[in-house]
Amino acid sequence: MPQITIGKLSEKTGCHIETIRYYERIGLLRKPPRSTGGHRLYGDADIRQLTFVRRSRELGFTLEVVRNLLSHIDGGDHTCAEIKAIALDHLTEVRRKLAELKRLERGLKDMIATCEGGDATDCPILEELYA
Amino acid sequence: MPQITIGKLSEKTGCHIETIRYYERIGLLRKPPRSTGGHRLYGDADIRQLTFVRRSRELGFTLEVVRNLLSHIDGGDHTCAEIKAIALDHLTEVRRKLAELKRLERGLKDMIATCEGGDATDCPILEELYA
DNA sequence: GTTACTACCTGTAGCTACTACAGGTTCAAG
DNA sequence: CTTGAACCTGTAGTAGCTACAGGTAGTAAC
Repeated sequence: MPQITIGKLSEKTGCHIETIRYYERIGLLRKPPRSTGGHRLYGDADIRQLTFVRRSRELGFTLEVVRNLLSHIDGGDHTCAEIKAIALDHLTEVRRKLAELKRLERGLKDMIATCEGGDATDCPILEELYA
Repeated sequence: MPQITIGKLSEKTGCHIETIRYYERIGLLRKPPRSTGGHRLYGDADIRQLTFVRRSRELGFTLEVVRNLLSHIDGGDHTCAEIKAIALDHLTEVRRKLAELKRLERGLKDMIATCEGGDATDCPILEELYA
């Protein structure tokens, strides 16, 4: 069973070393065994778990939700339906943010359209921000 | 010249009292004069300035950019073109975030589509997160 | 004048998810 | 045996607030 150091784990998962230690501190990764000198030593299960965390983060899941997912998995008592529900909740949240951001984009675009640029000091953009 | 307390300013601008004090602390609002007892007293110019900050925040400008806008205005040396450029930069940033969020939404949607729910414990969503 | 109540005050700590040090130790190669 | 990279711990910083704790000011009624 091959053991790798934190640097290799970082390479393999694309996760910064500091982030790995952070995840350990907050309990998302187990405390790994150490070399005699105190260096962390990881195995395949750790690579797998960290990959899970990272992929989840890339999809925008919060660490709280990742923790929740992991505890479902660890418990072994999860069903597909439960996992799917968590993912759907998150999708809803992402769509809410999307809508908010689109609203914001429109607002900005409209505001900018009122301004022709140039050297004037009374700018319609500023007017609108003061309103 | 009417003077209002922080509570009234909060009502008029929709900004929490704590946030107003926070803005003062970081220098986005001037330190207002005080009553004999030490309560903050605001005038029309303060309402105007805080409204500006709040509207800018609603449009997603960072406090750093708001600070920048305010210093342009204070300096009196701003042109329409400069202000517009700042707004356009921000619009670009908003669009970048939109694209990112859309990418994320698609990823989630596709992942969720692979799962039929049900009572199984080997969930394709989890499989994908481990990959 | 006193009581009661709200509004205000300061200062500090907490939130998310990391990131960036400083100042030291261990490991591997030559 | 020495060098240099990789690792260690612990703490503080980032954005933009928010939430206390523990106290004071203002005001209205009695």
